[in-house]
Amino acid sequence: MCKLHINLYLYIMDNKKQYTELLVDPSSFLPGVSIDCVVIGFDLTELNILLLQLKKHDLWMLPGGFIHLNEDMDQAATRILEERTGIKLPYLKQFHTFGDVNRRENTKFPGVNHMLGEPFEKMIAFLEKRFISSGYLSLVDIRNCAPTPDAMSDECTWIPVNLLPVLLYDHGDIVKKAMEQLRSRINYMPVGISLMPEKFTMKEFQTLYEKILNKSLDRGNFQKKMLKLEFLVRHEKKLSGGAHKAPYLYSFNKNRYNELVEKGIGYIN
Amino acid sequence: MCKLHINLYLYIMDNKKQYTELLVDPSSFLPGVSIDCVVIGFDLTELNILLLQLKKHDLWMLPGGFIHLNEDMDQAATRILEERTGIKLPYLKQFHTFGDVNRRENTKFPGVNHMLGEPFEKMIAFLEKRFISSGYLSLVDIRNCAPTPDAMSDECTWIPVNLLPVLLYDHGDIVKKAMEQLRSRINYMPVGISLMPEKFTMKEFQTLYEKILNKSLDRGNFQKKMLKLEFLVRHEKKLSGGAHKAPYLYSFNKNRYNELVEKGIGYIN
DNA sequence: ACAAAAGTGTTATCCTTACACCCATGT
DNA sequence: ACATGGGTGTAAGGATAACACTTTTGT
Repeated sequence: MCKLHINLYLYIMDNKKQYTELLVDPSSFLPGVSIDCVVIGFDLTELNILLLQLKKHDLWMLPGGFIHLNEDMDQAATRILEERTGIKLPYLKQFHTFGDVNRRENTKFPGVNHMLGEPFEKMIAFLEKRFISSGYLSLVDIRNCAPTPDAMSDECTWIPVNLLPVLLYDHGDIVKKAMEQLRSRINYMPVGISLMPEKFTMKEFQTLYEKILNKSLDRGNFQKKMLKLEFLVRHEKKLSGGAHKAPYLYSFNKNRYNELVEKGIGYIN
Repeated sequence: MCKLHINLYLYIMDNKKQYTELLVDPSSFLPGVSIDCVVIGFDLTELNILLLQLKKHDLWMLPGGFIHLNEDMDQAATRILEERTGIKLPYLKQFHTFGDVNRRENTKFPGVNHMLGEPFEKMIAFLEKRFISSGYLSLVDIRNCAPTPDAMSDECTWIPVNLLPVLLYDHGDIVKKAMEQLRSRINYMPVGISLMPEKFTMKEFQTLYEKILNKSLDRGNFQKKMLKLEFLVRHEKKLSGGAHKAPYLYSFNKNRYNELVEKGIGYIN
């Protein structure tokens, strides 16, 4: 069964962290429903996912939370994400709801049997019940992001997708499904505008696609295809990148780009 | 607010229908979570959706239900669908979870203020709470299907998608989202095997695609494309279809078809 | 001058599209 | 025989994939 609350308690007591957030009356939340966010960022080299860590137990999890009774589910996801990243209105879409009975038992907590103090009782009763969880996929510019741990964790950091640790519960499955979604719907998601910095080279843009699709693409064909779509604005050259021809910098024509994404920007092959 | 229970009560009392199902102890269900199924069938002419009707109020709704505490969400959807159609293991996939606060207020019930009898109290308390609902899309062979009304409704019938009545709550939105999903992911869904009868003509198969994509396709090109994929088995000709050349009948090579669907059968343009 | 990587060009091949043509069938 | 719709063919245009060529940079 769920031993999250036990670790919470131990953690809080050990670290004397403010824990008022955890004393929130859970009756203001929809019972049995949570939200987990797969937040993806790109550092021009690798795709990264935002994870929370309970250091004491070397336990990693996705940022998530609950839905207030007077709050739409999408609003809740936006709120939760803003709390963890400081970013308002990023690309954020629900991609799947996870409802297996045993979804919390894939990865067990390093359980310590301890009874909890009285002030937590309501929260415990709330957390102990079966939960289904809606997964939300978000694409954010890693450079605009201020990762902030929540009341339950002491780290909030970017981890490369190919170096993911074992995650809490079924969070590994949730990430996997999110990545599949990203791959198969890349043409219909604003991956460029959401994940790239203001200005970038064509190489960097191509690397983004290669990391998402998990295969290498032909340099010349990628360049020609993207340029022909006419959503890129060419700027001055970027000098001193090495002993070779300097690449141009590009930015997005946002109107044109968003139009195209609606219809699907072709780069699945 | 939700007045479903009131209508239920009136309906049951009026019709003296068996209502033991409604006295089920709702504490065996996950609270606040429901399932709604968009079941699609094809009669070789039109796409149809399976709907339930409360005749007395001329009120239509999607088949749906709740999730038992010891049941995976996908299992629940399968069970619910089997109860309404008699079909086991059809194509059935969750496509979106609807979680707006006001999702039940789009279409109001024709509300009658009435107090309910004691035996229903628990069910009422259960139903009155806010619900989120997971939408499942199912593709079934309309000829293998035995539509069966549930305890709350007195009709369960196929309605053509282009003649849908106003639906309960946000069920209209749910259908819309399902149809969008069907259209945009047609290449990755086994629409052929799931929706066509054992044997069919190329014209009928093309009509299926035209109804899903909502546009007409070139006859010759459709035929060549599908034949080149080599998942169709050609049989004897179908005679006496009219004063013209008799069309061949086809069936699916199921292994080959399912392989291709995994990778995506191309017919989005 | 040279290596390295960027930008562009070339070619063969395939796919798509729009139509045309001939064929089989029941009246 | 003939109208009707089925099966197949064709040709233009576009997209894709693989690779070659040229240009620009810092050392």
